[in-house]
Amino acid sequence: MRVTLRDLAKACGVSVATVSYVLNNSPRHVHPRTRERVLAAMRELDYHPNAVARGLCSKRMNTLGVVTPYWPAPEVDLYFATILHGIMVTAQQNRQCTLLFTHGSLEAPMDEVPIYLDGRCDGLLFVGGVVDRVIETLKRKQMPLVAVHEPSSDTEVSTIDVDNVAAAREIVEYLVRQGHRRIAYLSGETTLRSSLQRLEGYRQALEAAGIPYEEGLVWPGGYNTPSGYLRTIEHLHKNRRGRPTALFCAGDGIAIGALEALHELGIRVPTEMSVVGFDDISAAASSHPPLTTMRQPLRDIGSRAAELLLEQIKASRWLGRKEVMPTELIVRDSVAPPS
Amino acid sequence: MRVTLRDLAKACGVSVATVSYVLNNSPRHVHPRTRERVLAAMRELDYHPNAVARGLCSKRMNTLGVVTPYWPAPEVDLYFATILHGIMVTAQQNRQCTLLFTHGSLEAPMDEVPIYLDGRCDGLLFVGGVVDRVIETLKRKQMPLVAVHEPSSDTEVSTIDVDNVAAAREIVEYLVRQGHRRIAYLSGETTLRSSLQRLEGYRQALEAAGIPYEEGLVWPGGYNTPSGYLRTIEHLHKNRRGRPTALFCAGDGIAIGALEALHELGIRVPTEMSVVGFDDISAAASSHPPLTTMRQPLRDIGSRAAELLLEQIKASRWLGRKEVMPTELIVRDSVAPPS
DNA sequence: ACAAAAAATTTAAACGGTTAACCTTACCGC
DNA sequence: GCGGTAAGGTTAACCGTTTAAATTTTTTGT
Repeated sequence: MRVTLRDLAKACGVSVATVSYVLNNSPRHVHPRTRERVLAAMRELDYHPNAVARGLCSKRMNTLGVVTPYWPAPEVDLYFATILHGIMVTAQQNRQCTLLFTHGSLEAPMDEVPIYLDGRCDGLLFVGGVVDRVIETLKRKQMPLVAVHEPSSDTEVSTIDVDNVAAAREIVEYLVRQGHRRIAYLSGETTLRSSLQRLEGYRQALEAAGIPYEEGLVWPGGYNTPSGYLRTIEHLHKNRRGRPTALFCAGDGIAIGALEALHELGIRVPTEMSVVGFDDISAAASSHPPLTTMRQPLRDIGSRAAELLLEQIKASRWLGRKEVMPTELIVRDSVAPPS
Repeated sequence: MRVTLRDLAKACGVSVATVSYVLNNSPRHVHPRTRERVLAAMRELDYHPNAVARGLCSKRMNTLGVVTPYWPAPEVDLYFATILHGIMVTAQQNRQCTLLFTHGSLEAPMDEVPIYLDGRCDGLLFVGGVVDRVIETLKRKQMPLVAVHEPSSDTEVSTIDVDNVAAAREIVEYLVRQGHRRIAYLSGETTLRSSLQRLEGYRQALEAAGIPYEEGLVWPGGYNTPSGYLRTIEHLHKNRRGRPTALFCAGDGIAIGALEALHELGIRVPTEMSVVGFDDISAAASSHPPLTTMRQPLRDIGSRAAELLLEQIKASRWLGRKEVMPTELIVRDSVAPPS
């Protein structure tokens, strides 16, 4: 049925070891004549080495696991898809496979530790929403991992992220410079630290500008378009009094929902209401109007995360790298001075 | 270091076989007392069974491979993401892992057969762009596979698709009923059969309506937003004479690019130009104006594809299922009678 | 021509599980 | 007392590779 090393060995009249050495281009000396014979037999018999058996011996499957709670919720998929793109490009360059795990929800616990430790991947990339308890378990086994976009207080955990506080401060300062003083914050899930850190940046910017922080201008919710839509409707359709002049959305998905809602409410953007997002997913450029947002280099973040992981796999221990990627304010047409 | 069955066996004073039977809840009789002792030891020693070793014995890795040329090009990712969602949900329900392969381009050949046959996955889902030569190779090994959205003439290959000809005919007939007689077709990659089949439907509809087919109204290109944008600019910015009154785009990505171009050219949709897409990716509902399109049940297609694959894996042979999923015309605001 | 060194190849023990086949006991009916 | 059967457990081969160590063959130096 399946062609194995043994079959090849028999066909060539050599031992399996020799075939294996040829297969791996091992530094061991194999006579060129023998090598040729073996290679010919491989072609002849249409041999495909078994990665599972190899993995068992070498304890390397050349596979990176990607774990995310989001996927594949269409609301946020451009965010995740872009990161995954970066991951996969780097993975493939390094001849690694990519194994995808998801929980379909930001709420669901990522408790399926067994599968993370069953040897099928050499390391894990957590994209958002890592649970500390899981980290703890994986640490005990020194399972290589990198937490993307979810900072960990543990100094031994490798993480990659942007400076959310500074970036949020910067974008809110930009709004303030445009003359806004009543700015609402549409948060992401409060279980995610990114959302809290962006809130912190928002507060810092307000404080620096001498604008009092108002509880009522923080609209909690999730990082998705429907949530942005609903929150905007809810807070704006009633009274006009106390209405903000600008919306700072914790993610572009939220902002896109907000834009839809504003359109429906007949509130014009940016003349009557300014809107800013965060991430610069590809949909942000083609929204109406095009969205001013804080760009994260999502693709690079994915690539770099994969590199960090590979580094740890090679070192076979946790290295506790803390990588901070740059952000960039992308000015489009969704912000104007308040009327 | 790593806890193995042997360690457990030693700890409990039983043989590895017994431990294995307990682990697998085997029908073999194991004394409840022994079972308890073993289970306790598993917890105690924090044992995690090694999936790779298991895979080697059982020749089942409980892993589905997803192969796609697209991924993760942001232009088309909503299409692929949605299918992948369907796949993953079904995979996880059946306790299967999902392994992702990509080639990043519709042009690149999917020649890496070795990796498909190295035992790390039990079956393959090809999403778009299967190369016949690859199929041929995989057939020889009876590697279970399902081709999504890429019909194969081989009756033994399982495929899942929509009736592209009928669906294209339907949407073009709809345009004709609105009064359009000059309808351009913005194709997808001509290497993809879906694009050719949609062209066929377009021709049939024209013929049925007694409208002559014009070579010059078929604008070739790829299934992505930039391509839709560029083609629209190119064909419309020059002369107004001979201009179509409606654009039939082979995919929503193309249509979204066309909408952007029309906006830039100052051509109003739908009053001056009607636009229809195909697929109904989630972005289609929030384009400006919202896009009239032919919905494919992408999520269901993914789910069903996974089911077909699992069925074949169980049967351990090719079943040659040909599944056709329904389409549905979604009328939004991008079509109006020609002025 | 012969020992020593270098090259080519083989042997055999892993890697961490599964599972068919076999071995003990213990219990049952007659 | 004896054959039969079922429960509980063990032995050992096997899955398809890798790789250190041993062995054989060839080459080289003198």
